[in-house]
Amino acid sequence: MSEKKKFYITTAIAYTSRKPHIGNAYDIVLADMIARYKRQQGFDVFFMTGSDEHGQKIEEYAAKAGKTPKEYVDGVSQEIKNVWNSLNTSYDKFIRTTDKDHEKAVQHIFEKLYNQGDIYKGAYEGKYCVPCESFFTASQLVDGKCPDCGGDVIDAKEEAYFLKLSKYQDALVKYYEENPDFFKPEARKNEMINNFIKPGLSDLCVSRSSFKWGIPVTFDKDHVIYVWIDALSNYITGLGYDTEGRASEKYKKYWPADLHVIGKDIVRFHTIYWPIILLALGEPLPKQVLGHPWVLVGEDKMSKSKGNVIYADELAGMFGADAVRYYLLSEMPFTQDGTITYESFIGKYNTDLANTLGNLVNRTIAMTGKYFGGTVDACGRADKIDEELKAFAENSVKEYSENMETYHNSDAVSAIMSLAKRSNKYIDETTPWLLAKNEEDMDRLKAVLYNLLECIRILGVSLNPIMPECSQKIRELLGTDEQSYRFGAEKAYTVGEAKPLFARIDTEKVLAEIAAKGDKSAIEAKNTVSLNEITIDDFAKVELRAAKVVACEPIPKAKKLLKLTLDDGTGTLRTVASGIAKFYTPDDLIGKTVIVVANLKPATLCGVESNGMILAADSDDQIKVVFLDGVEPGSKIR
RNA sequence: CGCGGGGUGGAGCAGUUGGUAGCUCGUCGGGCUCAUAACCCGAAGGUCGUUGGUUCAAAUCCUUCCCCCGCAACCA
Repeated sequence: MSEKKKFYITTAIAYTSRKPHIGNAYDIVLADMIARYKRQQGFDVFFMTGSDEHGQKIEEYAAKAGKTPKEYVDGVSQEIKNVWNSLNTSYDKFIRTTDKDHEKAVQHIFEKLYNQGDIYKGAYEGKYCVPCESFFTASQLVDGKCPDCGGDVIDAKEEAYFLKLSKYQDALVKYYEENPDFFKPEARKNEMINNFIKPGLSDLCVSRSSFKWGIPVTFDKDHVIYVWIDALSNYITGLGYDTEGRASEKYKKYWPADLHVIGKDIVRFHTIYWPIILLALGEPLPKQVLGHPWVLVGEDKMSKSKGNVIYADELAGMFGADAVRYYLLSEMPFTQDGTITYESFIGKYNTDLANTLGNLVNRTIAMTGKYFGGTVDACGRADKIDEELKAFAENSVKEYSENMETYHNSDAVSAIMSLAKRSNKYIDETTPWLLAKNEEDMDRLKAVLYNLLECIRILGVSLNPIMPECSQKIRELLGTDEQSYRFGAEKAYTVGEAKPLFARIDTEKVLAEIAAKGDKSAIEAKNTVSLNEITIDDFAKVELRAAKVVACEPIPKAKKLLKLTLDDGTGTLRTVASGIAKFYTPDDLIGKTVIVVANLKPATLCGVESNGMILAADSDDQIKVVFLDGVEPGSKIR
């Protein structure tokens, strides 16, 4: 009578700035696969996901949409839920950071940390570099000057609350050492240690006074709690954490998390800031953080302006939730980014799901119906070749399980799908249609079909975490609820009527339809006005002038910057830094005439003072500088 | 020299105690007909980014250089 072991798994909570795309969806699909697998293994699973709804960006998006922030996040949050649901994800709780109990708990956490001295009110005293807009600790200063630009640092007045990270640094490193499995994949560990731990952690700013849409600091009305404590805490507030030790039963049961599933871009927050917050609270740390790679569309990141965004719910609407899940889980590597295109999606669907798996099930069920009226049992005449199939099945399950345990989803999928391939081969080896011709071979034929049905049953059981609907359909077709992975566990079958699990897709036809739709949305995206309307007076504040590039050189240490020396007609040369080094060499620019924003406040970049900026068209992966022909330097542009 | 990851047949990937280079898709040829024009078999195709080295033996260890990608830093 042993109690079920618990397994608490979470996804990153999705930011409610806009509808999530297929890349965001990978996060929850992966977590859902693990959750379902763990349930199947007998764990008492609690699976939480949610949405992150505060911050300046939300404030801006809402304003643009003419809504209040709350109205805005209500809408997007619902959209997120819809997308998650369209993928058949089995989360137990969807937390929103605007939930009242979450907000309250976060305020208590903030207070507690403040009261015990881990959060303090700081001012950027004597350590603020104005041009760099950066805050530095005394140890970071070089000869008392800004380490970036070498300029003077001053006392700044802006105040904010800080979390003492340095205090817990040693404890954190110790935790890493004692828990070598904390990072998944392990390579992410070095990245964190080398980049952030080794140089020494500087205290983290955990409040903002520059915007309002956040959880207010209870004892200081000018400040709202910044994203770290707000968003990360969802993992415990969602369970019912309480700072006074009156935590819910659920919290006591499930915390610490067994696994945080997140994108690789936020590994840092989950492996440094989050553990430190917990250390400060005196709570146990999560056991493992899985930082998965990204889903790219072809070579590119998804972006609206490119019109290449793929949405999970649209895909699921066209091809079914299982197909989307299957694609992501079979195609995404463990550490490297994976890609998705409609072509590859449909290709994978047709070969793996329709041909290999679907057709195997279909032909086997059809034969069972045709030759035996749908009923066979394990008592047919065995043959040597059956042992091979059985061994193969057992080995597939073993490989599948090993990979599932370590979250190597794509390897797990291919391990189990190889059983479908092997089964198809077995049909050719045994030629059931020939056996059916001789009365004395019917006994052998029965064994063949039984063996195939066992393989299909095992496939169905194993595919449950990956394709729950398909798994269910297989179970129904076979008329069995047997959940064992063991070959031979089910003794007899009475199958249903053969019908395709996955209908083949007419690739060309569907691609043409998608292309037609895609063009339309790309056009819509391009026509979208994203900034607020301004008056001509606003525009008049910007002074644009033609300027000739007289010299140009790369800036050492800077990958993206070029230093341009411009003749803007004033008689004094002007220096401008521009982030175009990836697209232009100095020779491309010298002698050309460009447009410069002449009255922009100077800034220092990588030690170079930049007086203004030059105009260029920016289209995600391309930057084109605007050149003028035959215009006198100094000419005004309006 | 900021940190880290990667460069393997047309495409996408496996290949960490060094020992004949594998898988999926694609291509070409063949077989079969139970099945969703599905399934099965065979073949072609790689000097495993580059240079040098260690070794009886290197994709696998060390070294030179080149290229790509993340993170960080400054895309004014």
